[in-house]
Amino acid sequence: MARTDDRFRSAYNKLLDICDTMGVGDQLPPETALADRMEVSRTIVRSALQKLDTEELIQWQGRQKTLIRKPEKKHRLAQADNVLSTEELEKKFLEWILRFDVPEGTSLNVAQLSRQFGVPAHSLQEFLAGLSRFGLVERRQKGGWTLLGFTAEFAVELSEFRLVLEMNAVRQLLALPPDHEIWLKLKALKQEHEALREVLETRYHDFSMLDEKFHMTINSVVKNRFVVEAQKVITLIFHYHYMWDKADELQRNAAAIEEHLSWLNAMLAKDEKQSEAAALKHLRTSKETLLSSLRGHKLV
Amino acid sequence: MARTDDRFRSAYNKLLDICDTMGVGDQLPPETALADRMEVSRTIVRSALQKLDTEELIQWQGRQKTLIRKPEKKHRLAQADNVLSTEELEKKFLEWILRFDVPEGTSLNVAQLSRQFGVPAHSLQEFLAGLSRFGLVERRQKGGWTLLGFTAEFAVELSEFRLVLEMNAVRQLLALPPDHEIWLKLKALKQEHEALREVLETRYHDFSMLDEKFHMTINSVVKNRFVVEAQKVITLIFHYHYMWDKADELQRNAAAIEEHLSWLNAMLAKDEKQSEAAALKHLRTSKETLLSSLRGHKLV
DNA sequence: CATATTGTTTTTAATAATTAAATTCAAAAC
DNA sequence: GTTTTGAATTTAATTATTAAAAACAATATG
Repeated sequence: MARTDDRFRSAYNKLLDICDTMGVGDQLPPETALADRMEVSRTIVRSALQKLDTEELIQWQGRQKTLIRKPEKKHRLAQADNVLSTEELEKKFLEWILRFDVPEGTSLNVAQLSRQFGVPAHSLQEFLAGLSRFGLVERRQKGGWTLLGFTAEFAVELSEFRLVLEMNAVRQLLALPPDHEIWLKLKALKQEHEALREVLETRYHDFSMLDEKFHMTINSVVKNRFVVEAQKVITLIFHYHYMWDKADELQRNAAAIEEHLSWLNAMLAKDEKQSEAAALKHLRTSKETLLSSLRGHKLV
Repeated sequence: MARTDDRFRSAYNKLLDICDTMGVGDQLPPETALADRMEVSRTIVRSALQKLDTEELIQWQGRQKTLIRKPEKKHRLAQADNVLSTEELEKKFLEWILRFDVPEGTSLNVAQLSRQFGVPAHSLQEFLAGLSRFGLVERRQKGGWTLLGFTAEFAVELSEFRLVLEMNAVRQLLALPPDHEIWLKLKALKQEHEALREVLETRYHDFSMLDEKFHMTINSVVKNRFVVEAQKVITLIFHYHYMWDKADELQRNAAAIEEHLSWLNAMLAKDEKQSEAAALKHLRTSKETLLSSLRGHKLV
């Protein structure tokens, strides 16, 4: 079979659900209405109706689509277990690179990776093409792809890019009016940080989530598709690095909380100079952390 | 035929070139050496050698690969006219969008576009996957792609992103030591601008090139793969817009030259405040130009 | 005997072919 | 005249096929 009839199967099952809400003898809606409702083409609707007719669940003649009897469980078609979404693939891929320290220059094997991640080779191809726009992979002359790698250089550049974007976010944030929702969010963040600080000894694992929330809140004031896309990748990579670097986690997180709090206080006080200084300090610490985790990792 | 033997053909011709540099009776280098030299696999080298043997250009027996006679023009294999590179495809694609004002939400037809641009559907697929990372296109549920479009919103966001990146470049540039090559480049740029100003009435078309050179020089101080990638797209889009927007070109370019010159002078004087102010002023003018050209275009 | 080189097999990737699904166009029913 | 259906055409996801790469084994050479 050339392409899967997955779409047909899910549509057919949806159609059974629709029949289920109707009474015996009722008329099914027109094909176009069904197509709209189920978000598929009329072609699928028609083949599904055909099958309903064959199964003698409806009687179909021209515009008459009469429900003869209610569908039962046995009528449902088996669905292929849904494949990974792009986001899930992205996560799996980065996790793999970071967990196994896949070195720079490794040639990426689409056939093997698609088996490994359980996605069609086609999807992987597309995914890698996307990553190449971020300079993480590169097309090889002889076909296939090369991992340009998560080197120290990459980390530095990523951190610096993050710094540029986030400093810009801070400047934009401080220009927002006092009744903007951001100020309430910042206050709430401050409280969350203080709360976590109290119980950090036992719950220091929770910081990773809070860290992400913190940075995402600040960045949320920038409404720009390029910035948003770039930040997605930045967040992912920082996130996964924190996951693998468990050394001195308590101490690191304690320091980070203090840095976040100074930053938050400066912004709440609308002190531009101090906000920028606090931001700079924290972002530089993050960069160092990322770099050292990379070094530690490479030595294992 | 499943895949083209283009690689074989070009390798075979290269091998003819190599034979041409040798004398009759000489020995060809080992397969591995040839593969390295021609940047193909040994498989291709061997099939090429096979053909040379069949054509009675060499006598091949184990390690003996003796040149019997010099290859002639008739021996060369016809090459498929080379397809577009990614950069060329990118240019063609943007040109198409801007020239025909392809509206937001247009569904992009890979089959048709691949015919239109003369590239394999495969390449186009990959290209679109890359663009989706910049939020220019999006995958549709029912398959295929949607153009998210070159709307005013897009232009604003692109301009603002450009502003963020270029202001950062200015700050980094000003921190460079006096013996850095950038200062000489800036001086040269200043002269070029002054020269063009003198003859602008007749040569105002030349400004587009100079503009690109100017921005690229400033951005060149930022060594960051993310910034570089982002800037590629920015440059392309600004470039193509200038191409189509011919209204008031002389006047616009005259104004832009003055803005560039104030900016250059401020940087050469290493005046941080004034450099940033001049940069801001010019980048905002650019944004307005882009926006108004978009409006003018849409009204046609 | 160690290494360089070749011969052979296996695996991978690019493209054509195939089939599901979407879209378009024409005809029929209301 | 509009809505709905029927049929034909086009498109896109996936498989199959072939070119090329890579891996492995065998052999020749110094």
